[in-house]
Amino acid sequence: MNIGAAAKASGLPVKTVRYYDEIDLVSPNRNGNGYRAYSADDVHKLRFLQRARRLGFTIVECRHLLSLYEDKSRASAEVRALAVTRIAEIDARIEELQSLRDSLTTLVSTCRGDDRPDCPILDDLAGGGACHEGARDS
Amino acid sequence: MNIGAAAKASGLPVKTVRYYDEIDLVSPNRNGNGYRAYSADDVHKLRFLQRARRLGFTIVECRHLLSLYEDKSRASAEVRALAVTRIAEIDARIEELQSLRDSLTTLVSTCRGDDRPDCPILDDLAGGGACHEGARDS
DNA sequence: ATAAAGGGTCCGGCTACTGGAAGGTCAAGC
DNA sequence: GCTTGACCTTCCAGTAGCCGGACCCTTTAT
Repeated sequence: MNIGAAAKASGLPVKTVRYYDEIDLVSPNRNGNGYRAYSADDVHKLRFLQRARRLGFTIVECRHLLSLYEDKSRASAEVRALAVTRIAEIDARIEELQSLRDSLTTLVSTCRGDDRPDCPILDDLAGGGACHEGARDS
Repeated sequence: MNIGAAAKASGLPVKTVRYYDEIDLVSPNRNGNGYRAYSADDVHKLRFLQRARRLGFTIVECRHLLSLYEDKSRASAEVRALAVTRIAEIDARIEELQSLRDSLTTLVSTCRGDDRPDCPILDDLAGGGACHEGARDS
């Protein structure tokens, strides 16, 4: 199976599949002409990677998951731990974004948004609003 | 004011301040010895950037905000529009993360997470779980 | 005089790819 | 046999926003 077909079967772009070979994530054999020859197992791994990436796992985590997947005797606890960690990271990121959103929303609500030049958003960015910190050097 | 002091006053790392010079975001004059000489206005801009970046504006947006800030006659509507766009982006990102979180949570809840090898998380990644999509090529 | 602290440039690396150029290979059609 | 076009190869550069480090110079304090 050439790279084009493998890409199609796994739902990944050709460039990405080639990249995964380059970083030794899925490295197929080569044909006589130098073409990558993807086995059914390779394609299976690519599909695995596509799903894991879509779930937000990093490449490093994917590598880990893949090795866990290959290791038929590993404990499911290890995989679960990885997933739980991911969830915690996602939660943290969501909270961070919520906080950003709140700040921006507050700013926007104070800005008339008309054609006049005074804008509380810029004022806040410039001065930091309530907290006016020092730096009184000239 | 040398770069170190400017960095401290703006709350940015020295490397970042130098980078902002490199990309012509805040480019101070130079002293006779080649050192960057930050004016009060430069530092003001750096602080502006620090806040805007913390709010998640990209460098391109920051450049835009900065030029709006410098332009005393611009309409506040333009700034407001930028902020509103940012909020929409944040909302989209939050939703995306929520959906990821949901998927992972579902997977984790089905996994015992003990020392036995069978793991629904990996099974799902491998096979796609409920939705078994085609790719019936051998 | 010397040593530490702080400046300067330049290069490489990080994530996870993506786009493009230059060239080899293969199957089909004429 | 020859051409065309799709497909494959490698390599290089770029994306965002810096960070770390090498190597060298200047300033300041002792």
